[in-house]
Amino acid sequence: MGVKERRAREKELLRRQILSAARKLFVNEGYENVSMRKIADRIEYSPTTIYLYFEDKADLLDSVCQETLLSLLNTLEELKKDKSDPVETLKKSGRTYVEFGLKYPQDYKLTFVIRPQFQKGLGLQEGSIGEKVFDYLRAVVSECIQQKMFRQVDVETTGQVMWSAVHGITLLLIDFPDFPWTERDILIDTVIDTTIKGLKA
Amino acid sequence: MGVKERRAREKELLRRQILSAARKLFVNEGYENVSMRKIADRIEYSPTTIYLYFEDKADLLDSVCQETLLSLLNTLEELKKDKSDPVETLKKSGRTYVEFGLKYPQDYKLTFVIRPQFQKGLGLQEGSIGEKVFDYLRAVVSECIQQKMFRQVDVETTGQVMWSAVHGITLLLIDFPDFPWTERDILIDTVIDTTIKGLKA
DNA sequence: CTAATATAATTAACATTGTTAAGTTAAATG
DNA sequence: CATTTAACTTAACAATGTTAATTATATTAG
Repeated sequence: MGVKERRAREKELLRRQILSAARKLFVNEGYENVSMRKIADRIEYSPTTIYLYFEDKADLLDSVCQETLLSLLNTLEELKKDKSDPVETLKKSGRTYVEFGLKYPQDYKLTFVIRPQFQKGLGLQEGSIGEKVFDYLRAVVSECIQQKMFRQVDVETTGQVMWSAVHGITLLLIDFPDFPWTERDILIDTVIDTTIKGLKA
Repeated sequence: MGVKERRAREKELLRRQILSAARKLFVNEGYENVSMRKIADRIEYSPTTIYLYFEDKADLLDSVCQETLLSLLNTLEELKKDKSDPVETLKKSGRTYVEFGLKYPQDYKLTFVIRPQFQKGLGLQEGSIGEKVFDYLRAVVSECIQQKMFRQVDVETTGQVMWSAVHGITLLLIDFPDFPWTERDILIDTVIDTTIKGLKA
């Protein structure tokens, strides 16, 4: 009676195919420029089939983003394993965070800009990946303060300042790609280093 | 022969009507959820009339944002008149910038988040208001460096770091109003002070 | 093996979108 | 009054997200 299981497996497979095709298209052409029909073409199914697997286009983007955010969280968690210098960990985390945003701008904006707008009433969604990412940041910052590397101020405030910095530069670089920025890597480093210097004891 | 002038005045009037209706709708319902027909309904003209006054929907958004930027610029220019302490001016400018964003959150997002998404190639436009706003920031920062208050680094980079900080905190406060932030005014000040401290000599 | 049933996928259609081209009305000019 | 010019509208197009109705396919029951 493994027929149900096989069917479920097949469904899951097609679901992943859709997700994968959608991700590629969203990343390459931008969410607004991707139609359901275009995705359907890619996987060689009719457009309406997608609706058997996802609520609507927004839900599809949503699912794509969940996956990518999870990968960000995993990448960050890796960094925390090195417990030698928390300030260095924080720097690296900042860089990783910004680089992630630049690599998946759609995902980043959806999670940290677009969704909150339609998700009023909550901060970051309870138990969401986004919330976990901030939990991570809080932990690293807390370590910095405990080791007296940072001025003894509120942990929350310190974390929020750090978040502001990386959030700001990430969005600016995403949204104004043609602005005459300083060389990208230098700018990102300067933002992070300046903030950390300002936070130090 | 004041007929030409009257006609021009009438044209300008309708232009402003369109702009005003568009702003209200964009702010209340979001750019994507506003159709040209909806705007047309509001002003009681046919949809195509709008195209006699604006290139397309993006251009309309563009013009709405220009207005917002102009109002921000005017608010900022007031501050520069006090030439005693450039660092203090920079602090005040930062606060003013953030407060502006919080006072008109939808307009801010429209200008600094939504518009870039739909109007690629931004940030280079010669003589645009957006450029002038950054020119303002650049000037204040430059003054700080000249008076040896800031580390002698690139003026551009320094300005961009400052912009990142205020942009970041502004958007976070707008988008996550229910996040357990530190007391708002303290947080904003901390963000600005931390950044400036990090930039100091 | 066949008929009934459940599931998966498709076709056709709808309402709405931004935008263009052609047509119409009204006003200003000679 | 006739003609030109400007302002505005109507009609239409192609593309979009999405729904309802329909067909095909595979599983189960008798």
